[in-house]
Amino acid sequence: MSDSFTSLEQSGGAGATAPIQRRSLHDELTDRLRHLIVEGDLAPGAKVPEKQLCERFGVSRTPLREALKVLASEGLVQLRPNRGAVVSQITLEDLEETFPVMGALEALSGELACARISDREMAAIREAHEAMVEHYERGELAPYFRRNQEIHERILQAAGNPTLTSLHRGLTGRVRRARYMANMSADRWARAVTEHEEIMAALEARDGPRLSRILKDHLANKFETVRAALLGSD
Amino acid sequence: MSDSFTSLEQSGGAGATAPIQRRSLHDELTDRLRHLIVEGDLAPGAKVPEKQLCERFGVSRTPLREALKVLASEGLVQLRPNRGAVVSQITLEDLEETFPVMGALEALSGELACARISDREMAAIREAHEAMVEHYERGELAPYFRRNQEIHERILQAAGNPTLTSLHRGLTGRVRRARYMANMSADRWARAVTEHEEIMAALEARDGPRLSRILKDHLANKFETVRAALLGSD
DNA sequence: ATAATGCATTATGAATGCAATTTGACAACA
DNA sequence: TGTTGTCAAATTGCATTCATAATGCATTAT
Repeated sequence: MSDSFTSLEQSGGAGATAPIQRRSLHDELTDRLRHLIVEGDLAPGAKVPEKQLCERFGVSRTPLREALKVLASEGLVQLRPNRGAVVSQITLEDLEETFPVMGALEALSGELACARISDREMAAIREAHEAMVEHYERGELAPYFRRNQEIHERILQAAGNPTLTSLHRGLTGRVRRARYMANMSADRWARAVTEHEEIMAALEARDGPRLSRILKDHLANKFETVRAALLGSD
Repeated sequence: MSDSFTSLEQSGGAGATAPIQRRSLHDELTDRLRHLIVEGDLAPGAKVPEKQLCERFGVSRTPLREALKVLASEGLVQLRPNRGAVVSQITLEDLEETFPVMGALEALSGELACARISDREMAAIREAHEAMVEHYERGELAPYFRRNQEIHERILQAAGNPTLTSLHRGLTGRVRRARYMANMSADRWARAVTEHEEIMAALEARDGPRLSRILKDHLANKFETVRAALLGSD
């Protein structure tokens, strides 16, 4: 029932014996709510009535409100004084300012990853890449997206910079719904796969600057895809 | 009495009429606590006893705890389950991972700023720059730092990307104390000023890529300064 | 004398209660 | 018919209370 694993591995290097720490309620709630929002189970723009959610999760308002404060600081909800919380609605302007930032972060991740990546990590990425290409060839969009995301997460991981990972994850959460609605055209999809081939090549060549550039451009293209989808559906 | 203005202008592009919203207690508290931590009034590593702070601010534990949750999500405090909160202690490793990220963000800010900066903003930055140089020539460290920070904030502002500004501000808060303790050597200081001359030149030439590179290097040098200070004082 | 155990005190996590604000409906009026 | 004013219901913000875990100290056993 615990599907709260958002990262690949979070091996904190804990000691030999299990630390046994039960998570506090507000922490658990924060993750659950974040999941609901990021996965789109709570519609953007929807009000978030405390009472209703309390009943849904079987907790009192206190931990729920604490969780909402945190989500607000992450930009996933907006807190209007005395008027409750609403799920943040992602606008085209939001995307326009978010993507360059993600691009910069991914570019940095590429640079760092090239410098520090291990053979193990490289192998895992190569594997994910090939699985992704297979999904592409079979036209399986959802699994393709999952692998795609896995690759970018693994590159982040390989960069070995938790701060970077954390910021990137936050931005990813904000735009994820928009990314799902991006029903790519055939040629955009092909282009994305080509870019991923280049990503692999640069990564395996440990060419940081080049990978950096590719990732930045890759993000820019992704943005164009999402923008087109947004404009088309509205 | 409201010294809660941390940004230069936060013109969110809100409508014509002021929204007039009284701030909620937890929001006010969050800012106050953040201020206490960022400015070093709460020592790094110190426990943050809820009761004591409640008395200090004259509020109950509920809004205070909500504020602590937010600060924890910003990385300023650490919440240990059932054991209270402690002010996050910045380590050399933290700095080592934070500075590259700040470098990437500042680099992006330079790129964007060159593309969008207005003459007014440019003039304000030029003014701040010259004031900063004067402080340098007089050996006035604190005012120099203030102007320095102002310049970087204004470049961020000119970039016109609130998401970028927000992320950068968060990181700045984490490392600010470390930056203050950086008692620069004379030659490092001179070098920093030289870099700022280059920053101005690139900015006034609207040379985004060049400004980007300079800002990134500038941050890297700043990190070296801070690292030296940390190693020296420990 | 030192270490371990049990109890009292304190602090934290979460739930409940109360005051204040907002929201929606409905009536009075222009 | 459209606008404004009033009031009740619902919702939110904060304080308070209750439950549970952690901490400090005295006692006891080794």
